[in-house]
Amino acid sequence: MKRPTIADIARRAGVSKGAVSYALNGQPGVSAATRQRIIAIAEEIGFNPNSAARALSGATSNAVGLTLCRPARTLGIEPFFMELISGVEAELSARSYALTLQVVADPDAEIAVFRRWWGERRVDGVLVCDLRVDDRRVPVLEQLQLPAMVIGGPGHTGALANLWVDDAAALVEAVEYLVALGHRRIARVGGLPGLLHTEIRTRAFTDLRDRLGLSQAVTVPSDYTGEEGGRATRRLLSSPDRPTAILYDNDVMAVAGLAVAQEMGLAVPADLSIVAWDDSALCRLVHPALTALGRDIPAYGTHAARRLLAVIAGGPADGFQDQNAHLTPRGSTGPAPRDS
Amino acid sequence: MKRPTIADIARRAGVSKGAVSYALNGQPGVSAATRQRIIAIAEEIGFNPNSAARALSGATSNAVGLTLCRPARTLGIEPFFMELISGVEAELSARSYALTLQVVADPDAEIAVFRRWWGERRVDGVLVCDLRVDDRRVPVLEQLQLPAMVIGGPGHTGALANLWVDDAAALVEAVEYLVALGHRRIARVGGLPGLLHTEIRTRAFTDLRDRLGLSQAVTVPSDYTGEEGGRATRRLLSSPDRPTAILYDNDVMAVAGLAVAQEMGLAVPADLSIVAWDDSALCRLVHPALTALGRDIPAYGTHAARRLLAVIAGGPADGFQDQNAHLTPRGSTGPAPRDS
DNA sequence: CTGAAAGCGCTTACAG
DNA sequence: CTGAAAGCGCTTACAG
Repeated sequence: MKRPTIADIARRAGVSKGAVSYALNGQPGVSAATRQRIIAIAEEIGFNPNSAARALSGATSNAVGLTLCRPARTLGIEPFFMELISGVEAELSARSYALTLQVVADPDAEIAVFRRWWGERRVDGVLVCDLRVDDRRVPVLEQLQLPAMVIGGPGHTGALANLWVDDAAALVEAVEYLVALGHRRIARVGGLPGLLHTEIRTRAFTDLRDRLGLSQAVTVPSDYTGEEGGRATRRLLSSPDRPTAILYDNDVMAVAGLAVAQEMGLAVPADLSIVAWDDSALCRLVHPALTALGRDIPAYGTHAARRLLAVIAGGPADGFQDQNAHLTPRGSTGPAPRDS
Repeated sequence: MKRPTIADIARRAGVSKGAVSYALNGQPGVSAATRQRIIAIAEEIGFNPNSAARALSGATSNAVGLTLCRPARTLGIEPFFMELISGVEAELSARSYALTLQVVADPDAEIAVFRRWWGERRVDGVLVCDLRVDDRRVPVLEQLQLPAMVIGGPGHTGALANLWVDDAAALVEAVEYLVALGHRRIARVGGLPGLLHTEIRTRAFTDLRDRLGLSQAVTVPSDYTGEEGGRATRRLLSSPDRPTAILYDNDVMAVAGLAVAQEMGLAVPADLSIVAWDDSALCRLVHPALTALGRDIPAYGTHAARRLLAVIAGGPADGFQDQNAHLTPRGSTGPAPRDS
């Protein structure tokens, strides 16, 4: 099939190509009647502007880039990213933007992708996930002046716009709930060290431990995978002073932790309480369902996309705080065991 | 920062823009020495060809489209798609192709996206997931002559290329294993009705029931979500002649089924054996780990992407059979209970 | 309000 | 082997 162009429309409407462009883009320069006629013809023949031609003259690609830096198997099981992408998509498609996705092996590859996208003019801006402490991607994006929206913070985002949530507050909410249930030996299985939000949570956990005098509150670093989360749990539960409650930095590790407790013959929540961070469907899939710190991740993605489009449109690169996570108690948490 | 163009390279090399293009694209028409010099300069200044300009003259966008037709929450928890995408990505990025992703609400929206992408020349080809019986997307893609690779089949793919696996054979492998363990009352919680592979599996299950004389082998239709999978399980296990083994059409429903069994006080596998289809990390996350019909989904995506690129390059739109799923026995299956 | 024309940065026949 | 030029399909100043 031959694709229609503005030349076809111009011929049928008896006007110039320029007039067609003005009419279709809502620019002044054509009369209302002419505009109407042109739009009608465009709809009738199913016209869609060639995105390459548009990008080449307008210098805007109408695409946004997102890089994911996780191995295939891990990406699949972690609901966070797909939920985020769904939300991002909702906003982008409503504004006729495309999402260009690239899975990369490491931060260096990610920087290379940013440079290539910039050079190719492939995308108008990028979303940056998994912000690290002193993230090396930040200065590169600043230097390229590629519009960017960092999903993470606060801090370490340089001059880039960002969207963040107060993880420290959420952590306090979860731990204080466990303390209220009588738990004193509370452990945390943390996410990947080096990620900013992991560090923020670890810091908040340590501060809280000191404030509440929970001498044994310890963070075991992990990597978000079920394997590592299970292993960390096994180690924790094998200690003579085993914790009566464990807080996990994601849902995947919490589910793996539940399986380890069952494997070791411990009842949840009678012997061990479990709290997951990220309240995906995964938490309601298991028995008992997991108490979780949750928030609306698709909405977070939508918000981030909207802000990125604003930056692309020339708006200021501000920082915004999104809604905090809140605790949803379910069957995996209960009073601390008597003899503990 | 100013983006370098072939004009910049041409000036520095003292040649024409055409020569630069030939040199960089490996076309004949420049001497080896000139080519070397041009490539060196391009690397030195970090040149990347403007993708829009390239697409506009070459009529190829170097992007491939993928649509996902599932709600945000469901997409997040189903590992299949992210694993597929990872595999697709591996092949595409190795060949400098971008992946354009769009989440859609229904098949009509999906068709509209295909038409728009075609009109915009946004993508050179598309990957088609979730093939249905008499899929309405197929004739549209045929008519548009948009290169496509259907992930599914066999059959119902018209003149489009496709990649498929023999789900009937995999189903037979799983059910015969359960029968060998002594199970006679075997149920299946099926995927979304209307999807071709669901129908193929249902047909194979019915045929096998007749062949083996398993009078009570019944398929309960479901929708791949944990909620529905759990509900179907609850109904099955509440019947007086409850099954001693259940086969689930995906991993998510199988995990939900395990939780329901635990909730109802049934031991797995002593009272109930469970088999999952799709062997993601999810199956090893729970206790007991789930026996599963698995195959390498990232490799499947890689294969599909490679085939699509071959079609885009002008190759024939053939059908290919990929490696079948095979059963990995784990703790969720065992001998049928004595009193059954 | 409208038309003719330049230009975005490439690719690719077409001459030399 | 190399250069000059047309063309891809838009957008956007610039004249009328």
